[in-house]
Amino acid sequence: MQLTNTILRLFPTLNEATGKNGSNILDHSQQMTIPEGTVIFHQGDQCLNYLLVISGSVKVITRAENGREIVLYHITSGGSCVLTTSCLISSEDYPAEGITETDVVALAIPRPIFEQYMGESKAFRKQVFHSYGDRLIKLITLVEEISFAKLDIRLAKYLLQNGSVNTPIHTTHQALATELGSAREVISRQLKEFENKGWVNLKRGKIEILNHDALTNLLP
Amino acid sequence: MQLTNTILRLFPTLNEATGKNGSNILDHSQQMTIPEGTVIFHQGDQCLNYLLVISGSVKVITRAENGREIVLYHITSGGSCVLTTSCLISSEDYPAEGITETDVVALAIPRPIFEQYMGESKAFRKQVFHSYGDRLIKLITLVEEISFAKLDIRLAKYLLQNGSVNTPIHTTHQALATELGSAREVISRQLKEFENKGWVNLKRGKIEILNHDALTNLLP
DNA sequence: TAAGTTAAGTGATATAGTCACCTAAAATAC
DNA sequence: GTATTTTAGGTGACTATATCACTTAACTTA
Repeated sequence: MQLTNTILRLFPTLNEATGKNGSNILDHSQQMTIPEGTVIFHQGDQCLNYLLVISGSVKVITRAENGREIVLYHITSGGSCVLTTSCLISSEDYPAEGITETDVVALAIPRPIFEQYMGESKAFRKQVFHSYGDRLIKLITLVEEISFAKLDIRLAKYLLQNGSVNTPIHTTHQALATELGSAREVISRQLKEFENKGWVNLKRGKIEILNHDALTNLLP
Repeated sequence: MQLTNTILRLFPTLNEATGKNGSNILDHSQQMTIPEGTVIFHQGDQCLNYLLVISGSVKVITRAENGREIVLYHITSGGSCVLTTSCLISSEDYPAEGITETDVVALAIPRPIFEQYMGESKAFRKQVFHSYGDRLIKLITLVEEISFAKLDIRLAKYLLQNGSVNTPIHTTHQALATELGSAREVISRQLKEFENKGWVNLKRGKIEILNHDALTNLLP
């Protein structure tokens, strides 16, 4: 089956994720399609499945009382949601919220199956742990960036990672502020500065990169 | 043995952490004492053991190029070092550094034993996972605080958590800055403001809380 | 006691976040 | 199609935090 091949390409260890009776974990998990903009979990939720993202993207954010948000990380093709896993294990409440940024195809592994294979398959354990380590490192890197890096540099980095001279970025200043944990006004001013220097071109909902090198020179 | 009792009180699940042959994980792990100020791992290290802290405290920090530091979290009695675990599994480099803040007694579980019991003992898995979830939640909370909370509030919170009217806090402004991811001068000024309001009393290396209620009222 | 070291204080300046409000573009209602 | 509403973006004034360069004070050690 085509989908199974895709899954195995994304999660190669699942091929070896077989239990005592020789059955594969894929036989017990369910594929699902989630439309863009769906909140797949939020602060205070319980969770019933371990999710592997096959295609699309999920953003995990945390929110302050005053409404300000920051993106903790994105889960894209080949990633899994360790926050739900964390709750699968410790049954604690989520300190964050997950929202699909695009239509997402995911594989849902029910809690009992998850626990069974965690015991029976070394390959599956490896996959889950790797995922955890990944998130920890991403979060630590985020803490570093928020604490130490200047905003113009972080913004330039984002622009370079998400667009190029011929592929403009379709986003709003507010979304950028959330992505970088800043405020809209600050992003607007910084972008305006880039525009004044001739590095970008700003349209409503769109940012065109004009001078790739200048932005690159900003990075450390 | 007294120590084993202490360990089992701190890590109750280890009691059930028995392998296929009935032997307990404690039989294969080694107790060690680490003096204060020891760097137990740093950025770019490999790691060979899973560490459980029996007594004392380890701080995990990350450092910017310009030398500024921030404390990611502390590992105290009953905690374990998931960053080393993460490396045990994924063999990636540490994005952080661990330093003992006091003399530390720890239990070191060698990598092969760790992996063996992860497969064989559900209780041990649960313990390790709980530890992971804990750190993730701590890190997410840290991101929230750095991004959204004001410094006076974070400082007041720290003071209240680490001292009281009759138990002064022995620390430097620099250490506080690292703890809160800020700069020494900023902490000094904020503390001076608290002092001017009569809430604290500042001595070199010591902070006395004078007005517990006023500090508490600052918190949300 | 003198010299060295570490902790803390200070003023000037730069960067970032907040608040209140405004204008412009796009979407929708009529 | 025009009017209304919604959403994106702009702006000034102000506050909070960070940085830099330097000073002063307290403790430590020779």
